[in-house]
Amino acid sequence: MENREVARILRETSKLLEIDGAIIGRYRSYDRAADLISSLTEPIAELARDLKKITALPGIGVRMAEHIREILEAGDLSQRKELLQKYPVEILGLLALPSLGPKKACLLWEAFQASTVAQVEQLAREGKLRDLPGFGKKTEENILKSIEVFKKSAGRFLLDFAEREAAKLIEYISAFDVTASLAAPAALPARGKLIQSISVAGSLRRHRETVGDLDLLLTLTPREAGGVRDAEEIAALARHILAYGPIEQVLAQGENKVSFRLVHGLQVDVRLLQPENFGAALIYFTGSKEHNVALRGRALKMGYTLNEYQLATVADAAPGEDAARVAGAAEEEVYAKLGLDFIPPELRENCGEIEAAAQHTLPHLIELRDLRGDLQMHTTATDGKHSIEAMAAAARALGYEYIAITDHSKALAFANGMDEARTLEQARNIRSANERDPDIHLLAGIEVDVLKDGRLDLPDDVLAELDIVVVSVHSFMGLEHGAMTERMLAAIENPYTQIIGHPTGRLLLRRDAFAYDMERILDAARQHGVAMECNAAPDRLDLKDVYLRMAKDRGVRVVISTDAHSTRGLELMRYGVHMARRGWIEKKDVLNALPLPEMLATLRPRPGAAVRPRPGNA
DNA sequence: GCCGTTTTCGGCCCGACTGTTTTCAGTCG
Repeated sequence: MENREVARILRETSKLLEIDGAIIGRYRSYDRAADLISSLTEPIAELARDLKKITALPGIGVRMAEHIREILEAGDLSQRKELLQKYPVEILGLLALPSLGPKKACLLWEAFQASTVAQVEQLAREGKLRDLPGFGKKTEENILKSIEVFKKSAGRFLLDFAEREAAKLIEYISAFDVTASLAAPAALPARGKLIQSISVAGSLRRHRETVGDLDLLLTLTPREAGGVRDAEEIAALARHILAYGPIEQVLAQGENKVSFRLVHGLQVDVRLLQPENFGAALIYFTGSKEHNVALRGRALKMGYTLNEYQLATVADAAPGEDAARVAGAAEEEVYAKLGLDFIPPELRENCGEIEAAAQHTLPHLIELRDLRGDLQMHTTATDGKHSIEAMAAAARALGYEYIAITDHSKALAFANGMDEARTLEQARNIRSANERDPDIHLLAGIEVDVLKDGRLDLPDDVLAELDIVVVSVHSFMGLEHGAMTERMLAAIENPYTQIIGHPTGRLLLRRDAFAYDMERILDAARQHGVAMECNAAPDRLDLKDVYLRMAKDRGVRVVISTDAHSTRGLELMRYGVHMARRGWIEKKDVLNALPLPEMLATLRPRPGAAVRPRPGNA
């Protein structure tokens, strides 16, 4: 079992214990164990074999070790199962609603046997919540509001989650062995693999920040030239797919398609295709719908018709006949026949990409390998899990030339934010680590909080001592539009501000972006030479695509950073790149695609902060 | 459930905010 899965079970147990009224430390120990396990780089299953090794981990005692072993052996924790006798599993979903925590969820269950969002919504609308102890009119309103947000995102899943689910499913389907699956293998002639290719389509291929369902396209190897597959073989494949363990419900099952819903709620459509139709089908199922409509319109104007099987001439009476067929096996071929350059999936939103492809002016999109550094991350100095040295080593392994260590400032008390003295001490620690590690350049930075009035959380003389200053909002997120705009403008105008971290504060599927005037903010950023971050954390992806494009159009520089809180977090950079690509961002737009000296020279110059040349390097 | 110059019990990252109260519980990050 993967570490992630073990951590999930521990985390759910913790939540259930909290709902059940367990004392603070008891459930927290499960949470701490979950945190620890998800940050481990080696499999917990290995460590758990040796009791000494596993109990040597901080926060894991003998009893927790037993729990972990139970999860690894039985796939679940008896304690969790017992709690689920008492509370329905849906109650965990209630906790996802902002303003609803374990205590209130428990109260809702005890008073009304309510455990689903729909039930709670009904009760709130009927005005039945306001009389519960600790609730009131305002709480009722807040719950309704957060349910609105929840509904908007219901049925959608984070990109990284969908990617992992797709990878697991593809691995499972690929393992299909047609010979072994059939009743009388001896009767079949020897053959190669049945499945030629499995491709991801849909919004996952377009790398949208959230994904509604999973579209997989399967092509089968031609049996012989012009030959058709046995129905029996196809049926065996369909049976194999539908035997996938995590399937909760089969929705549809036909000759060309099977649909099902996984236990997490993610719907999957798997389509079987003839290889000659693959390109047309990939375009069709990758979408977006708007892109497809525009493409089909263009095809019609050119005397073609485009569907999920082929691009064909309109004049032909019998669709599918060879004479009519113009293209269909490969996407490139279809686009070319339509007079278009190949359009990367990320751009297929009908936002000008078809026109650009016709004029050969598509952007040359940024790629992961273009990035030379990561400019936001945290360490054990505040709320990160690993040391400066560990983060540096992990970044070096990823091939980076430089990184900025940017821990929190004191306003973020819960994250152990640093005051003036600790900030300076941390900068010294970063610089001394830098001197010991000649293979990567460490920049002494900070992620300094923006206070309610737009001032920064640390004084100028401290910020002047640092190499790089990232500025972020973590509090008073509900300010109204005007006040938030002024606050952001004030932050940008501060001469020490160089990068705005996760600029809109959104948490995908959980919290909306701050309300402010993005155009004014971007104009100010441009004027003051402040760069905007595209935060690669899969639940942030902030700035989002349309704002990135707005930034680019205004000549505002972009930084793509992971905001990693562990060494593993550094590996999530690709999600930021996905979002940047959706925002038409090119290598030349991205600060951390520059070599160190150029990057430093392009950062906004700060008063009193001389660029510190690194001893013996750069 | 873990852990220890706070040490074998009694705390548990911690401060602010919100909405509920009339001094505080619950939630958040």
